[in-house]
This record gives sequence, structure tokens and C-alpha cells, in this order.
Amino acid sequence: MPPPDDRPYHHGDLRRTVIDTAIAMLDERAGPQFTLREVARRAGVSHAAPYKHFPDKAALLTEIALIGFDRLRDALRGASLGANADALAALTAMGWAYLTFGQTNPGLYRLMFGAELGGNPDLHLSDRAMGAFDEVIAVLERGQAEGLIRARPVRGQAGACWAQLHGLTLLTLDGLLIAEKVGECAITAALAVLVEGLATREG
Amino acid sequence: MPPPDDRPYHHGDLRRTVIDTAIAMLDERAGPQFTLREVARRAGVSHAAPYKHFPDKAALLTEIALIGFDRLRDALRGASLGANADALAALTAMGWAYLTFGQTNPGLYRLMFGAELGGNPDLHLSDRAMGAFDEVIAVLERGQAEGLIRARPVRGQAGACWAQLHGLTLLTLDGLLIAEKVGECAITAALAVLVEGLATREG
DNA sequence: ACCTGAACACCGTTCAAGT
DNA sequence: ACCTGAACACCGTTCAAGT
Repeated sequence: MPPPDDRPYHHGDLRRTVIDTAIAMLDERAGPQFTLREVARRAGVSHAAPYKHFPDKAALLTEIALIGFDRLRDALRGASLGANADALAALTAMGWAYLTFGQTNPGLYRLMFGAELGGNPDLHLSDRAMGAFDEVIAVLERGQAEGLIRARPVRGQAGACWAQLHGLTLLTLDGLLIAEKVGECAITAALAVLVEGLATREG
Repeated sequence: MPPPDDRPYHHGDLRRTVIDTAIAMLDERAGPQFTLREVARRAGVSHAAPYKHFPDKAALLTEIALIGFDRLRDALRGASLGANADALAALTAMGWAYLTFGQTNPGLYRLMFGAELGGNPDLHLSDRAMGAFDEVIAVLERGQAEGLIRARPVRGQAGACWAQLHGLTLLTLDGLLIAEKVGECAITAALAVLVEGLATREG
């Protein structure tokens, strides 16, 4: 839809429009490369207008990444609640939800963990970013209480889950887990190894 | 050291100098962002000179990433040969060698798997990129023959190893696996989960 | 055969000026 | 309070011209 010629001088909600446009461009290109000037062009404002709402491009990227972590936490929480089975089944459901999130939002996912914002403590150590991590911890604690998951420090186990899911997501996005090199369904196999490493031997 | 004033008009080995300079800049910044013009500046040539050796920046990045995969394969092979113990010990040694490679070459590692070259079949599906993967497969096959690793399709197990190591490497580079959030030593814990998921129950 | 310098079309960012 | 347009210092890439 072309922008109307009677566009007012004041946009009204440019901050939200910039964020939404940038996220859309992110997943169009499946990578964290987009141009602030093109965002402004699509929003129908001058290339300088976004600077009234964000101090610079890095601030916009950080804001978007935090929104991504919110969405990831919601996806994991939904999968955890939807699976009213034992903790191991819930953990598997969360694993698939995590992978689906990455496949559905490739550019957003790469931005959340990419070098552009890597090591930024305001992002990765924020409560919003850790929210997704806490969902995994909660299910692992439940599994230990149920006797389905080995009695080990949950944070170490959560780290293993996160690393496995993060690696699987990125290798899939890179096209590295194709069937002919890695087996029939590499993702299923990898999740099985993870679950067997967490489950009690008598489980 | 300043460039000598008697620098000849013809550089001599500009192709190799460009690659080496770019790799050095990559790991200085711990990210895959560097400028072709700055590479040329450091090499003491005009900004157009590199175009006589690489068609564009993407070709240089691909070349560098392939060199990175060569080095990663060498590191894994060295760890595998150095550990003349059982296959599980060799696998753990390879895991630590993988993580060390990422910590030592953060920018190079991110380039090898980053969005800049993501999904490029000439890179990730090349024999050079798959060489590192084959080292893991060899050790897993040995472990199955020794009865230390569960009899499952090795390619699925190798995918699980790779995903776990890739995820651990990147989360560590992002500063996400710090002790206070994730436990005393998240890496040790994650590798333990991986090994327990691969090892035979009677092992 | 290899390199330079000017040129082109971009980009992020700033700032005086407009509404 | 919010937005524009010109400006600045960059970048990747091209190409005629130099050695």
C-alpha cells in the first residue's frame, strides 16, 4: 500500500513503527543487516526522524533484541504449560518451541545472539533476556522433584539445554544440518542425546 | 612499524597480506565487522588494490572462513590424537579444543558461522568445512566399536556434539555463561550432560 | 600483470531550520 | 514536541589511467 499523500507532518507513533518495520526487515533477510535509512523510507519519514526516538542504531537493535527475548520466553512458557505431561515431555516440547522460534524469526534470533550486540551486559544479563532461561530452569527443577531428571545443579543442566538448542537453531539456519550429511533427522537425534543426558538412568 | 618509504609499486604478495590482515582485525574486534578499506590501509596499498585479488568482500570473507575451518579441523585432530585414551576421553579433549578455538579466534569463529555467509553452500557444505565434522564422526565410531558409546546413528550423535559445542562456544563469547547465573562451571556441566547422553548406560 | 586516484551510490550521524 | 534537508565522514565498488 503506497503511503497516502496526506500524511501528516507528525507521524504519531513513529517509535513503534520504526521497531515493527525493522523487525519485519530483519526476518525478510534472515540476518541482522538492515539500514536505518531504509526503515525510515518504509515508514515514510526522513532518514533523520528515527533519531528523535533512538539515540543511535545500536539502541534500536538492543530494544528489538529485548522484544525478541520477551517473545522467546512467551513461546517457551506456552510450550511448557501446553504440555501437561511429565517434565521430560515438557522439556522436549520447549525444545521444539525454541527451534520453531528460531526458524520463524531467523533475523530476530540472530540479532539476539549476534556479534552486533555480543557481550552487551544491558542486553544479555537483563531480566528480560534471562526470562527464557528461567523457564528452562523451572521445568528442570520440576523434573528433578519428579525423579525424572538426575539430581545435579539445575543451572548447569539449563546451560546444557540452552547451548544445545542454541547450537541446533543456528546450525539449522546456516543450512548445516541437512539430512545427507548428518542423518535422517539431526534435530530429533540431538534432542534425544540431550534428554538421555539429563534423564535418570532408571527413568 | 611504519611502512617504508621505498615500498615498491607492486606489493608482491598482496593476496596473502590481505587475508592475514583481515584475520588479525577479525579477532581484534571479536566480530566479523571489518572494513576492506582499512585492510588496504594497513597493508599500505590503495583501497582498490584488493579487488585485483578478490572479486568482492564476500569472496574474501569466504576464503577466510574456509581457512578457519581448516584450522578448526587441525585443532580437533590434534586433540584426538593427543588423547591416546578411550574414545570418551578423546571426545572430551576434542570438546575442550573446540571451545578453546572459539575463545582464541572469536572473530574468525563468528565469521565461519555468521549470517554474513549463512546458507552459502560453497562454504558450509564444502569438504574443508566438513573436515572438522568428520573428526568427530571418527571418534564416535571408535567409541561405538569400543562399546563406550551407545549404538545409534553416528551422524545424529555427531550433530548433537557439534550443536552443543557450537552453542557453548557462542554463548561463552556472548558472555552469557557467567558463573552467577549458570553455575560454577557451566561448560564442564554441559559437557558432562553431553557425554552422559552419548555413553552407554553400563559404561 | 599489478596498482592508483577519482568517481558513484550508498550509509550512520548531526544540526540548524521548519511545523 | 516532533520532523526535514543539507551536510560530513565514512564505505563497497568501478574504471580509466599509470608503472
